[in-house]
Amino acid sequence: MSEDRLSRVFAALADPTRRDLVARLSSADATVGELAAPYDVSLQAVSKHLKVLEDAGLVSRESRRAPVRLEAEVFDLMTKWIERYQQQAEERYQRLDALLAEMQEDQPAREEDAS
Amino acid sequence: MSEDRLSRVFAALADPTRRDLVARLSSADATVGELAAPYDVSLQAVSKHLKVLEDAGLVSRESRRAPVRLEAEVFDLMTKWIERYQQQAEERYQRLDALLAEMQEDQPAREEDAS
DNA sequence: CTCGTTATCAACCAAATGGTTGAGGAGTAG
DNA sequence: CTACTCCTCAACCATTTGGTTGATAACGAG
Repeated sequence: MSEDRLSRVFAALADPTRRDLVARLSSADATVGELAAPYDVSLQAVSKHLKVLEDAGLVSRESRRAPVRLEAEVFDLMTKWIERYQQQAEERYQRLDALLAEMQEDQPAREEDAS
Repeated sequence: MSEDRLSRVFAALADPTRRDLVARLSSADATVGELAAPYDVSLQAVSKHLKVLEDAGLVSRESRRAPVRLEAEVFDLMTKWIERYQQQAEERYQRLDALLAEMQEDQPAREEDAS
């Protein structure tokens, strides 16, 4: 139950219904009832989904019946995490490419091993 | 089992051990055994984690005992998803700010309603 | 105050998840 | 061929997850 923030964020977004809720909330705030309407699951199920999103800090509300609002700041958290490893991985590929290029210059054409 | 790509990616990254594997793979490829060494869970457990990452397209291998490699392209998929809603949400906030500013200009000071 | 409406809580259930141990498959070395 | 090492598969188990229904809390309108 006491997992770290990123885990909760990623776990929250792993569910298609919850991603759809986020998508809809990005264009307009909405109440729980409004949010639940399009889906063919119970209101309670959607309420649970919203609790998951709320625990992850992806949405918030001022009071129970107030419209749910998307918290855009969380996206920064994810973006930062992603960018760190993406960048690192890309740099590695570039170094690898450079290394391969260098090796090919040393041995311009090789077939089996030459004496 | 046949969920969409993004769901698998987010679900894969929801686990701290798997995020750590991704972090380590971003600096160097490694075999299953090497990857498993630092954790106090069984090799089989790590093998399962790698399968989850593989199914999500986050890592790949040429053969069973070959080193595991991070697939950097997946990050683009996530980044695109995030950016779409982040952008949309931020635009909404800007419009809201503008609207509030406009309203304050119309009624510079208001207390109850004036006749 | 009472009545509807809106949302949450509680208990329950099936399926998925993350872990275990034990057995087996596939290379590599001798 | 045999043996060892590396990894996966299979079966099992506890916990979590996403759904259900029923009861209940909180609020606005009459």
